[in-house]
Amino acid sequence: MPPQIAVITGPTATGKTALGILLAKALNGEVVSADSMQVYRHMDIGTAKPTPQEMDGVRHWMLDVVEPQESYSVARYVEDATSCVEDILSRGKLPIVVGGTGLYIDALIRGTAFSRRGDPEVRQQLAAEYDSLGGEAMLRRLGKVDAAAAQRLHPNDKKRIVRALEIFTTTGKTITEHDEETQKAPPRYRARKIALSFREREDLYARINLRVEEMFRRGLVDEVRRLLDMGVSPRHTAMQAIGYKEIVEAIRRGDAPESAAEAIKLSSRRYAKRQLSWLRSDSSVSWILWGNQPDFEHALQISTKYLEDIG
RNA sequence: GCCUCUGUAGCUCAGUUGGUAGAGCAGAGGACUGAAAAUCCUCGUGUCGUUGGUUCGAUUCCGACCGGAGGCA
Repeated sequence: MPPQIAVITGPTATGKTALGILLAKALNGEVVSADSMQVYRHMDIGTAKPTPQEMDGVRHWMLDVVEPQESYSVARYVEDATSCVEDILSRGKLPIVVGGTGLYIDALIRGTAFSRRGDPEVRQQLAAEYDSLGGEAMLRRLGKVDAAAAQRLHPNDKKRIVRALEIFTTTGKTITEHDEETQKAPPRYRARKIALSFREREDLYARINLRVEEMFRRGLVDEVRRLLDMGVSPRHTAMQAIGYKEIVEAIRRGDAPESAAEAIKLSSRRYAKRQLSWLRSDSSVSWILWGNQPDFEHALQISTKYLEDIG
């Protein structure tokens, strides 16, 4: 029987962090973050990383694991987070995975073997060919070896077409075969997933808007300036982060950094929408839906019960 | 008070030489297996300000009225 872990997820700004900490205290657990941007150091305000005070003595893992100039990815996350989970389990505590990056969470649970190393040069080469030959041609090429993948990919989906071809040229295996293999393997953990959101979309968006304002008050602009001074630039993965890229763009245009606020709210709303779309298709999640405001006491009660039930 | 312009999708606006209309943005839904806060796909009916008139037929032409902008006083 695979070991039991808890997962707290949901779209941005719904209170995952707070609930995770409350649960950790109630259930003798430790938090493993599952957030693709909180892994970067020096990016605290814009990623809504929990402060030491907020952590309230609960041990947190997978925060600040790399410099923002480094590039991180799911593959590394699975490796790194797995050892955290194993460590927590070995000490008889409950790992509580908390975060909004759905792919990271699922890959961690499943233990997706991303180990077959891609080759950056091959990838670059393929990307260049995509640009000159076009999506249709590349899709036809993919179709010769992997009809299923070519079937489900759209010609404009450069990223995935290139990756599928990269996998094939470097390993000789198609991406479809790879996917099937990982799907066949039993999950490494029995995960109880709890997702937080608001009953009404408007309330979620209002919450997001408020939080963006709050980030500016706490000094988001200075945080971005410090990153730029460190030499972090838009070519780094960390600079894909919402809240950062918009401010950098405003500065580049010569506008006031604060003018990026509306663009940040917009990006965040869309991000939340994509997160919802990801989670809704996952039948294994149990939802806790807030009214106008989060009610942590109530959420703690039902989620503790839910998690203990399984035991 | 008079003159000119203007009132079309949540917003900004196109358009119909009279046969009930379409873009961008916003918004919604979906996908997702080494960039995932990334990337990709799909979705546009609204009393065409109100009300009379002309007409087989008006959002389109004419009048009045109401709202907005500007000009002259």
